[in-house]
Amino acid sequence: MGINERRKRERSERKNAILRCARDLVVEYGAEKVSMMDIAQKAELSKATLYLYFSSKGVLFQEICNEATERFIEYFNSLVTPNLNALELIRLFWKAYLDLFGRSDDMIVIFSMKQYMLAEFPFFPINENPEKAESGSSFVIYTMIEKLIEQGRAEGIFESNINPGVIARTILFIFSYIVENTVKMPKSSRNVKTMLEDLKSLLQMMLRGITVEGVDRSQLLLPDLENLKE
Amino acid sequence: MGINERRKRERSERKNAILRCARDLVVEYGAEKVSMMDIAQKAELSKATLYLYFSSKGVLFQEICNEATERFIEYFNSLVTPNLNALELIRLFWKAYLDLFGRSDDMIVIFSMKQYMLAEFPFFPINENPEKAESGSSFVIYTMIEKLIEQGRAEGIFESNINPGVIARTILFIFSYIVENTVKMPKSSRNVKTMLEDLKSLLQMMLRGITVEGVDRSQLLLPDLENLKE
Amino acid sequence: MGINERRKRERSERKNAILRCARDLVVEYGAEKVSMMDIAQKAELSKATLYLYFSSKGVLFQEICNEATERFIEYFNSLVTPNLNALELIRLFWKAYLDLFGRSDDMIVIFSMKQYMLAEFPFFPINENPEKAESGSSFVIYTMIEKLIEQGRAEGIFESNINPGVIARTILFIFSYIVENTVKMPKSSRNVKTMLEDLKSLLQMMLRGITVEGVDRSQLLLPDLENLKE
Amino acid sequence: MGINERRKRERSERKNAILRCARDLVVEYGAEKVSMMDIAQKAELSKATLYLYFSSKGVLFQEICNEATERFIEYFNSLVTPNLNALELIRLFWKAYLDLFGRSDDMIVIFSMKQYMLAEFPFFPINENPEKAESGSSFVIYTMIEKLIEQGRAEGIFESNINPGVIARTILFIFSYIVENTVKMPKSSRNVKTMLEDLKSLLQMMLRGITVEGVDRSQLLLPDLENLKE
DNA sequence: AATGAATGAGATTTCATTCAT
DNA sequence: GATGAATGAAATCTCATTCAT
Repeated sequence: MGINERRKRERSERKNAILRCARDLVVEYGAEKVSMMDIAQKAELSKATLYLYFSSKGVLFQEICNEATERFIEYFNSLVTPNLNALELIRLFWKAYLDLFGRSDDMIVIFSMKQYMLAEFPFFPINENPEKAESGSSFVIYTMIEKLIEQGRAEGIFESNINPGVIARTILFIFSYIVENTVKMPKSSRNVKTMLEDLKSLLQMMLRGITVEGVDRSQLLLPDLENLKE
Repeated sequence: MGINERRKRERSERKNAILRCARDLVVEYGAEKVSMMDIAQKAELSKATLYLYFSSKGVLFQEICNEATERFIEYFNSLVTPNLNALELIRLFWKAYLDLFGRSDDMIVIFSMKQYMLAEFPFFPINENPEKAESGSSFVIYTMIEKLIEQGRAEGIFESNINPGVIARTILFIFSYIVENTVKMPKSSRNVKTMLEDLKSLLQMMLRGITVEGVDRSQLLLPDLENLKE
Repeated sequence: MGINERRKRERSERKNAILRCARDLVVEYGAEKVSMMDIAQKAELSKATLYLYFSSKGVLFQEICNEATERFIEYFNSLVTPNLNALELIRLFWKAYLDLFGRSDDMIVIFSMKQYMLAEFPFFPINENPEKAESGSSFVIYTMIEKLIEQGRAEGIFESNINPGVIARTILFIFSYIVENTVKMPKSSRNVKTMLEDLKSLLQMMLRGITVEGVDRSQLLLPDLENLKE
Repeated sequence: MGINERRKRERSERKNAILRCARDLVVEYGAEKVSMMDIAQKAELSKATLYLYFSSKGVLFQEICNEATERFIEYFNSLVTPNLNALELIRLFWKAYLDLFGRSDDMIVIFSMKQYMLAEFPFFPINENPEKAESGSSFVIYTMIEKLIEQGRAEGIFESNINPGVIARTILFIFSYIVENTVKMPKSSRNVKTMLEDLKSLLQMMLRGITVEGVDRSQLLLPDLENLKE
């Protein structure tokens, strides 16, 4: 049994090592440019070995997404305390993002891969086609955002006629595209800080767009980006 | 002379036929899944023949984009009259979109291909990398939107601290993503109308988000979608 | 009948025009890089038209060779007077070469194409396989040189144990290779004069090599290259 | 460790098997007619497999050349002893050639491929364009011959006004052309022995042509061809 | 007579995936 | 469990040649 435990642990460790290598490559070159061979080389394994841990390239990439997503969700949940209102939660959401991904290129991964994966696993449902989307934990983020917006609407701070699903999608859109455009650039000329400033100002605009008139707009400001590595 | 005319016309027609086939395939399967062979088969031509009309796959795809983009720009310009203010122009923009692409899958094309092309011709510049983007007429749309936002800012209807470039990008983001997600679905289960409703409500939200307080929000509403084919 | 004459003449003129274009291209880019399309474009004709005059690319190239070769043979024969001995004839041969090809890139053609053609029409026979070689007038040059050497052997100036065929081949070898190597260079950096100096010194060496001992070596010198364009 | 050794050996063997197949095809059909597909078929492998061993067709062909060339150089060097004069070395050169290539079609390879490769890797420099030529070991042979001629000139046996580079080129010319012409024939009607006799007599003639008067011509004779397979 | 259009056959190369050891 | 080797299927592109008008 001790042996079995160790085996399991070792297997899991190696799997993570592979995921890490793959993710680094995706961050550097963009999802569609990364081949199984590239990953194998970086992981110092054979291509065949990759297939012992992931039944296909699609699954491997899927797991990269999931890993990052789960890490985010876990961290965000750890920050949440009871009885926070929607705006407070949204500020926490942004803070979690900055804390976790903002300081590194990691932030790129989830969204960079989405496009690649989308064919088989759409990020979230459009037009009531929700079945497929639920595979993959990225759907969880979608749902989480949707819930936040719903809560705000219930609290009367967001307009009553908005569609939380649509808003959630848009927010993910924005994240995705900023990231994707960043990935297109050579790693050297990327500027994480600018990217984050863009993100922030767009999120703030979204918030203003769905907030009822009369709310003090200063409440809709998101935390600053201080202390981020350049 | 009559002969030359006819030849020219026929050639142009065949070229368009190819473009149409290619576009249909892109609409149905997404740009990255479509090969020259697929296009040739659909057009009932040999692969070699395609190269008589387009010097490479990239050029063919470029032309698909440009054609749709140019059609849109032309039509939009035909609607514009002097002395319109920013909000009026934006409503016209939306109307042009509906009139032209809203009634068919055509709307999908421009943005569906963007991702494929992006590597070589980024849709628009992020982080001061503007040189490359200007190739391709898709850049024109970006500039057009940017100008609209600028005008609105100058007219005092949009907040003074917004960055028109960022807003323009976001609007294109939104268009793109909705389209891309639609392309991922099997053609049968797509619902153009829902997609357009999404687009509309997002654009309205954007507008509210960048509009100064005090403006009557009813001014920010976009035209309805009546009369669209399902 | 007058009409028929004119037709024939016109046809012949056009044929020559095509040949001239093809030859120019071969001179500039080397035989294997020139396609039927290139020739058609240069001749301002359609590819299809080329096939009205030449049944295949091979035949067209063949005729380029023949044309240049025949021109040379004709000119050489016009210089010859009765009762010349072998060495005098060889000096005339060299002079004819200089006069005709030495002043222009034309010299490149015959041999540049040989390699390309060789597959189907070997330049000259090696190992008693003479049938094929006789097609194409390039064989005539081979025979001509062979005869010169034979004559010299009969006159007692060349060693009796040499094989005139082998010598003739070698001389053609040398011409060919110098030319081929020249064609590999970009046209700008070619130096016809150097090439000719090489040719000359190699021919002189060949002559010395097959001449019996005791003959005054100054007799074996070839005419100078004065007056050649750089 | 034994396993690794075996693997390496096997890999090397397979690589050689591919090279052998490719070389056989080149010998039989000429370099420009041989495609990767042909090689794959002959080697009973898939095209893709070839790319596991050679990163491109060019590299594969390069290696064929280099292998044969290196084998020759090595063997020649093994025959050389100190203090040989130029004529003795030249005789050794010829002997090495006979021993190594004379008995098989191998002799054909080096020169047959030259033409194919020439565009990218000219065999040797003409007109001061030496940079490119030095890539590839075939250049080594050129240099080797040049040195031999230089040495002979220094020893006073060759005329002082010859250009060793030009002579070296010519010798390679001769080798090449004889071989190339042989390749053009159907394998059945080739006659290696005749080809070698041609080569020999041409080399002897070259030697006589550059040797100063007064040297005993019997010294310039090359070893006989006895014991060669037909 | 001339040609625009079309094409079949083939070239090189890539890559996710399988399999024997 | 790990892997080197192998591959099928597909991608883009080229070119000599034919054919209908």
